[in-house]
Amino acid sequence: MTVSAKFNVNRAMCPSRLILEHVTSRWGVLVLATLIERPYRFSELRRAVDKVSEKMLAQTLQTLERDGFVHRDAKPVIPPHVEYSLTRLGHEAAEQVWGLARWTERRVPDVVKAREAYDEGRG
Amino acid sequence: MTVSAKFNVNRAMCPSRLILEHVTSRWGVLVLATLIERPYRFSELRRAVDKVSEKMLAQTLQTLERDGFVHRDAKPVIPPHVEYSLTRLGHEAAEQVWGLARWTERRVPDVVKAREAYDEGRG
DNA sequence: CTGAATCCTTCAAGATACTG
DNA sequence: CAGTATCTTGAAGGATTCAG
Repeated sequence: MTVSAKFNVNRAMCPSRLILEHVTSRWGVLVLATLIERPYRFSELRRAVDKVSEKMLAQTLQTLERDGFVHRDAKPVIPPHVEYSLTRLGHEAAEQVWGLARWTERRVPDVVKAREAYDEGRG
Repeated sequence: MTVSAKFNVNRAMCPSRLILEHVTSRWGVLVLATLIERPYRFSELRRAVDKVSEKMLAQTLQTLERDGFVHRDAKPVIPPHVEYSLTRLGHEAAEQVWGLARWTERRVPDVVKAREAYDEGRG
């Protein structure tokens, strides 16, 4: 599989938009948020991030690693031991999206009310 | 079409996650960013937001309106004249995502370098 | 002008099974 | 343990057409 296929750089899109998609993706947000706390191993992350599949976790981690947000430390032992941690850049990214996530959470009640009002006029 | 089908509230997902998807969606970001400046008419928005289809613009606007971020003012004239503007909540949302977008843009060079380094070790 | 309705293509998520 | 390979399907997005 080519790099461009693997990381979908084909879709014509400004670079920042692509980065934004990576850090705000379903699993990207959760992985970044989890790793703020401390480094995690692969299976640890699987358990920490509710119901993420192996495939999606691996994919998300690879994307974040390639973007320079996550550092992958594979210790040459048997059985394999791989630790994931945030880089400095990744920590910045995590704080940004986490800030947005917290704002969103604060505003959930407002949005819910708005939706009820909106749906009222439709049925 | 049911409301739940129209606004995909089916997928089990925490509410804040859904809101996050709306405001960070491909077109959501651009629409919010555009409306920060001033109110826009539908066709004006189409021209302002590069290459958005009618369908996606209408869909995005409806979602944002339902969430209480965008106000829709349809003037009862012929031909139709509809203006879209940000609510107070929408303005807050726009500032949040715009902040994230600007951070992302600032870090594009770092990410590009990280990607090059990453791809180097693969070929 | 501002949409709604329909069809169609593509693509990403998820499940499953397998490997070093 | 930490992934990869393959397959299937649902959903998102685009193009087009029609309507008030």
